[in-house]
Amino acid sequence: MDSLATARFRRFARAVTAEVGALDSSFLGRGRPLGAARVLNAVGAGRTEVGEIRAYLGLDSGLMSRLLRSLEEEGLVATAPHPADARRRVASLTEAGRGEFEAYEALSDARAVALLERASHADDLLHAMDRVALVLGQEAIGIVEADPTREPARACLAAYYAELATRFPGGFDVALSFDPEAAAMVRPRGTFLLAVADGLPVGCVGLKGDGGPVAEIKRLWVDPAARGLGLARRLMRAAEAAARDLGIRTLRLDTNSALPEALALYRRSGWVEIDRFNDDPYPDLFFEKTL
Amino acid sequence: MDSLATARFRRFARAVTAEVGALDSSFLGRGRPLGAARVLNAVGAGRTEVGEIRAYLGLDSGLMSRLLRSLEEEGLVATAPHPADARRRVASLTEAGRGEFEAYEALSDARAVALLERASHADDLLHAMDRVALVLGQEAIGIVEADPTREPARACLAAYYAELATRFPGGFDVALSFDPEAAAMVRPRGTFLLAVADGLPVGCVGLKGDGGPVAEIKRLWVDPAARGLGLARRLMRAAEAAARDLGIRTLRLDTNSALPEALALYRRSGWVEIDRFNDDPYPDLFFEKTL
DNA sequence: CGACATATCTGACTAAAGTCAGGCATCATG
DNA sequence: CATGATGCCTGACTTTAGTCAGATATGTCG
Repeated sequence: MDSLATARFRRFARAVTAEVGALDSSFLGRGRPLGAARVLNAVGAGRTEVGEIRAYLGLDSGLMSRLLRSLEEEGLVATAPHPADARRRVASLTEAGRGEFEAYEALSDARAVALLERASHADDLLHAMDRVALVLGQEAIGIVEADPTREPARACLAAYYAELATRFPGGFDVALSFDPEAAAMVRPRGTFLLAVADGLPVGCVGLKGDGGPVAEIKRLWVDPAARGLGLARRLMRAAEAAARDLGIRTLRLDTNSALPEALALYRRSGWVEIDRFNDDPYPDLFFEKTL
Repeated sequence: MDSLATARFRRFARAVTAEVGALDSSFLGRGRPLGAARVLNAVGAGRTEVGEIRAYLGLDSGLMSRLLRSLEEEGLVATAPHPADARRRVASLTEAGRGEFEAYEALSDARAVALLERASHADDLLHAMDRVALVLGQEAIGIVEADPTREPARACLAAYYAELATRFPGGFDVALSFDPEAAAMVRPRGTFLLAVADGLPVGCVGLKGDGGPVAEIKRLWVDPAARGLGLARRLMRAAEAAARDLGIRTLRLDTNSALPEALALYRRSGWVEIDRFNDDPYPDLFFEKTL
């Protein structure tokens, strides 16, 4: 680790500290101390259990309790015993609390918009920010099932098709490809998995089944900002686990030699090349794996 | 500005806030409150005037005064009236203060190293961090004269040669090129300019003269993380201003068609193509501009 | 049931940060 | 050289954050 790298990191930290600090101070404009605002926002973001919020914000239990009391006195949150364990308490926003929470959200959004508008190359900047956020928070990337016909998944699929269009020599048109019907990628026939980082999708994979013992892996894609973190491998492993769970014994997939990273991954993880098994015009390589 | 962009920005802010907070709390390990540590570090970083530090840290004048007093009582800083205006005061580190400052620097460096070591793709991450820092802090990029034979400039030149080696179809070897002697890029014959962001060089340009009315622009380079911010144009403008200052009337440069961004810049800013004026094997295009 | 663990709350405290009014020396200017 | 502005300082204060030692209620397990 050379001193240039630390100097570069510290330049980054300085540049970003100013922005982060500005966000904090914009939170003070609503007449309550930062601590209370942070608790309110944690509740609004869906952290309901008091202990969970305490751990997330790193607060002492006494302080936490007082902050909750002050929010209750303001009429912004209500607390109730946890239904399954009356020692614990759960907090929730009241009507007024939801309004305050949304005001804080609007402040955050406004800051984001202001910053991105003053930056000359916003999409490029965002890509760099994605990269930083994903590498720093890579342990926080989770894999969840999702409906392939609905929003977070559709954005991933659109990004996947767009990337194929740039990488295949002759472009790519979904309409010409064998687009699997959605039901084939929904339980019980198959599944569709999303990699999610802090609420935003960063990768996907589909498992397309027909109820029998053979299924196909489809639409494996990872956001460019999240590449190199082993996410494709995690998605594939999760898809294989789901396949086993559905009683599938053999997996197949088709791919294209224009996607060398994917090929390397398949070859590394136990897939063997087989003969063409469909008439889709795009793929030129076919693989199989026995579970 | 769509909501996806703000969500991505906010994911970035969350990921980075944790790191920044960790740095702050590591600063608490030296037995003095954060406020005092921040003042000490500001003085160590070269901000000597009390008012300047106050503005930089956003402190009330009373608070600032007290923090300075506490550092004086610890024997870490000394203050004296400003030589030109006895109302103002300047602070400086004592011997002990320099030691403490270096201890804080060591803490910062250690955090940087720890973070970069735990990141899987450190150089890629650093590039993204550079991009974020440079776009966010672009107004803070300054242009200064530098000795082309000494360190910050040499790093730029090395990066420039390395880039040419990857971009020229047949590679690039400085030894085969006409490497201008250093004295030709130092006043009074010429000059060498660096673009500096927060202490680190991010671009350069040389003005090579022989004392006569004709000089050459050489070694125009901008760090990839700083491209698109108009820095090349600023460097060229500064070099032209320096040339005028040195009594130069005509500027020339040689370049290569493998560098289309540079060509576009020259054509946009009043340069006209001329015939080959040297035997350097690398350039294939030649330009001139009358000042 | 008793013993112990867990989750939150309350009261009493300290430290740090921040605010405000006024004081004092110094400077610029007519 | 009087006048007002400037830069820093001091004293008196408030707010916020954070700590710690119990108190209270509930849960777990033998």
